[in-house]
Amino acid sequence: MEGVRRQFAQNLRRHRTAAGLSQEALADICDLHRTEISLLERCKRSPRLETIVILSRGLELASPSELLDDIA
Amino acid sequence: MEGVRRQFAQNLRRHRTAAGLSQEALADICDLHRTEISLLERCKRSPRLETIVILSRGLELASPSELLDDIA
DNA sequence: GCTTGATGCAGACAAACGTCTGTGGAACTT
DNA sequence: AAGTTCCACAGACGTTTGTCTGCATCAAGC
Repeated sequence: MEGVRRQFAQNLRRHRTAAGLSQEALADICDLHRTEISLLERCKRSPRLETIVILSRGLELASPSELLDDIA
Repeated sequence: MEGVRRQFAQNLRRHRTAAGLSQEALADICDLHRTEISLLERCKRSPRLETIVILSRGLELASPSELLDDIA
């Protein structure tokens, strides 16, 4: 259950940086708060399903499941 | 954001019934409460990431992203 | 009829998520 | 040296998830 957050955090950061977005820029696009992105990337939170979907849309991913890559 | 819950609820129920499990049986396997399964399948809740993973394991799915099928 | 299993539903509660605000530090620019 | 950008981090707060309990309903079965 610990690795789940770590892998999600990695996936989020990887897709965010690949998109060339700062934490705050992504937060603005997703209408989330900048601290939430920070907490997620530092494994301090487990996002809700709706947040996962919001993030995947903000990152323009084909599917929200891309944020779950390599999660057992 | 409304359809997200509906699609997840459908996916959850589909996989649960395919596994031949009652809501209560799945809840026991996953160490969740039976009312939580009921709430999720009736679109009253959005699960956390950790809950999605727990459910996918209880259902013996290859990947938790199977519960996100057809979610935009 | 009666019981048993499965589900819906409601109220109350603790724990966690997400927001808001502010502080501080590192790196880079001018 | 000053300013900007990006990020880590903390405290407080409202909202939502997840738990627990109990009750009601419905179908299947003896």
